[in-house]
Amino acid sequence: MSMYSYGMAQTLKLSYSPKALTRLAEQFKALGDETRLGLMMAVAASDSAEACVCDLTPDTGLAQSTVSHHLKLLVDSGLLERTQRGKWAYYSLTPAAKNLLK
Amino acid sequence: MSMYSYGMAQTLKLSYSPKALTRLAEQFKALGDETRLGLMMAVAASDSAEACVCDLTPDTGLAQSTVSHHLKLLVDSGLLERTQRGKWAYYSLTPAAKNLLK
DNA sequence: TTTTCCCATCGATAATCTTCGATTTATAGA
DNA sequence: TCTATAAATCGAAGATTATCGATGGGAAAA
Repeated sequence: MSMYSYGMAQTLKLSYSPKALTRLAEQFKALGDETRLGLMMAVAASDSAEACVCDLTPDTGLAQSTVSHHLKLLVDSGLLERTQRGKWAYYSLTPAAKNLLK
Repeated sequence: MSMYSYGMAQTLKLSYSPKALTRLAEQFKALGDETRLGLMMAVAASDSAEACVCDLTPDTGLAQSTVSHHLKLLVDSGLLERTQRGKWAYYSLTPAAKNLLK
C-alpha cells in the first residue's frame, strides 16, 4: 500500500479469546433474526430509548409470549437491559448493543 | 407505523428499509455461529487477508464439506468474496464484513 | 380481598440448521 | 489419457429454534 493512499486502515476484531468469541457469536446470533433486530431498532428509536412489551408486541404481528421470549434472549446475550417499573417491564440497549449497531 | 420504519438515525443504525433490515439480519445471522465467526477471523488474520478451504478446515475440527457449506453461506450473505485460482478457492472479507467486524 | 392488567414461563409442534460421509465437479500434473 | 488434489453438492440424521396457546406470578386498581 502506498504511503500516499487515502483512508485509514480498519482495525478489525481478529484477536479474541475463545470465550470472547463465543460471546460475540452469541450476540451476533441474537441480532441475526429479523424479529429481534426489529425489536432492537424499535427500542433504540423509542422516545426515551426504552420500551415495554406492550409497546413492542403489536407491530411484530406475533404473540406476546413470543415477543417476551425474544426479549429474554436479547437480555441473556447482553444486548438489552430490563427494568421493571410497576406492572411494566422496560427494555433498553446496552453499551454492547450500541457498539454492534453503530 | 410499521416496526421496521424508524425515526432519525443518530449514531445508531435506526433507519432501515424492510429489505435492508432483512439483509442486515442475514449478515448478523451468518456471523452468529461460532464456526463461521472463527472462519471470518481466520480469513482476516491471514497474511494476504485471504485463505483457501484447505487452510481453514484443519483448525475448525470439522469436515471439509461442512467448512465449504459455511463459506458458501458467508458468501451468500455478502460477507466473504470468493476467488478461484487454479485448484484453490480463496476467500476474503467484503467491505460489509469489515464494517460489521470493525 | 377480588379483579384486572402486564409479562414470563411451560409444553408442544413445525421448521430450520449443523454436521457428516459419499459423491461429483473442476483443475493441474504425470 | 489417467491420476491426484481441491472444493462443491447431495441426502440424511440429529439438534436447535421460532412460534403458539395455556397458564402462572406479581403489581396496581376497584
